[in-house]
Amino acid sequence: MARGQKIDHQELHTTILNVATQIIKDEGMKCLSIRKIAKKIGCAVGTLYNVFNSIDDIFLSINVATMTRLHKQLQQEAQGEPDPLAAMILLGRGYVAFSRDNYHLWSLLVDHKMQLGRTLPENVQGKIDDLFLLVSGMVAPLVSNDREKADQAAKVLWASLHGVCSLAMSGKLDTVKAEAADVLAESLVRNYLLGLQVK
Amino acid sequence: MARGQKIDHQELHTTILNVATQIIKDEGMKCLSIRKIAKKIGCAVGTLYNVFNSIDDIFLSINVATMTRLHKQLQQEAQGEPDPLAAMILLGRGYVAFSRDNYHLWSLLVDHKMQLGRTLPENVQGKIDDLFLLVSGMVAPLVSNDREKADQAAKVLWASLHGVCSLAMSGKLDTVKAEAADVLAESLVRNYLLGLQVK
DNA sequence: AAGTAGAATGAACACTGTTCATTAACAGGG
DNA sequence: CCCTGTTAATGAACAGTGTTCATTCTACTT
Repeated sequence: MARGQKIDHQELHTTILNVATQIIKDEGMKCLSIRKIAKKIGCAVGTLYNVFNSIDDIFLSINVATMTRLHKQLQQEAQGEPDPLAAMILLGRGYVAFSRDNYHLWSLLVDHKMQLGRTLPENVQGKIDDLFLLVSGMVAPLVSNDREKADQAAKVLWASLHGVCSLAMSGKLDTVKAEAADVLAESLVRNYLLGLQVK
Repeated sequence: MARGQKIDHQELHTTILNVATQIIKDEGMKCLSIRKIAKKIGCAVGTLYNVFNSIDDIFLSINVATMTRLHKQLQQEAQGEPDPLAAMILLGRGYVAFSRDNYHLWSLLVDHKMQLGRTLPENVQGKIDDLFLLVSGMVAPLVSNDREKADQAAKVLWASLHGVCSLAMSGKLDTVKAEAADVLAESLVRNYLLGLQVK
C-alpha cells in the first residue's frame, strides 16, 4: 500500500476484521497476531493502529459480531415454540450447537478478558444485555412474569449453559464429549425450571 | 547461584512453585513470566528449564495444588451435613467462596488451556476426577443412588457452578457482583436438584 | 506551483518463551 | 593432590509478541 494513499477507512476496518476473523476461525485466537493480519492484508503493522487502538479492540469487535450472530441464531431456534419450557430447552440446545459449530470464535468470546481495572466497552456490554434479555423474556412466563425472579433465573441459566459448554469444549468434563453437551444442557434447563415451579 | 553448584533439585522445584504462585496471587497469570521468576529467585532463566519443561508445566503444577486445596475445602464445607440437598448447597457456596477468595489462582485453573492437540497430564485429570467424584457422591442419595443419573447430575452441577463463578467474576453478568454469585449458586443447586426429583 | 494535512510506513523498543554452547563446580580415581 | 569426567547453572541468542513514532509520501487546498 503506497504511502499517503488515502484508502476507504471503513473498508480497511472491515477488511481487518474479516481477515482476523478468518485467522481465528482457522487457527484460534492464540495464532492471531498483528503482524499476521498485516501480512495477509499486505500493509504495515502501523496501519492497523490507525484503525484500531490495540489488538484487544480487534478482539472485542469480533466478539460483538459473534454475539450478534449468536443472538440471531438463538432467536430463530426458539421462535415459534409456544411452550416456554420447550422453547427454553431449544435455546439451550441452540447455544450448545453454536459453541460447537463456532469453536474458535466462541472460545474467543468466553476467554477474552479485559485487563485488570478496565471495564467492557458499552457496545459489548449492550450485546451481553441483549442476550440476557432474550433469556429473561423466555423465562418470565414460567415464573408468573415476576421480573425479579425471571432475571435471577436467566442469570443462572445463562451462566450455567456457559459453564456446560465451556467444560465440555475443553475436555474437562472427563468422558463428556461435545456431542453429549446438549444432553447436559437439556437436563440443566429442564430440571432447573421444573425446580423453580415446585410449589 | 554459582555455576555447577549442586543444589537440592526438589528444593528448587518447590521454590519455583512458591515464587510463581505468589506472583500469580498478587498479579495474575498474565504477569507471570519465566524471567520474573528467575529474577525473584536469583537464578538464570535456563535453570528453570532444568526443573520444568516449559512454563505450561509450571502452570499445571500450580493448578494441581489449587485443585487439591479446593477439594479439601469443599470436603470440609459439606461434611457433617446429613441432608444431601443442604450439603450440596453448602458445597456450591463453598465453591463460590473459593473462587472469590482465590481469584487469580482460580482464574488460572479455569483459563489455562492445553495447546491444541495436547491432552491433560494424568495427574491433572486425576484431580479433576477427584472433584467430580466428590460431587457425584453427594448427589447420589438424591437420585436413588442411580450411578448414571448421579454422574450426569454431577456433571451438570459442576459445570454450571463453574459457569456462574466464571461469569460473575469477569463481570459479564451485568449487575451481578461477586457477592451475589452465591445466591445464584444456591438457586442453581436447589432448583436443579428439586427438578430432578419431580415425579 | 507551493504548501499543508493526513495516513501508510517500518524500524525500534521492551517484552515473551525457549534453546544450547559455554563454563564453573563438584565427585571419584590414580 | 591433581586430573578428569559428569553435571548443571548460565545467559546470550533466536524467533516471536504488542506497541510507538519519526519519517515519508500522496492527495488535496490555496
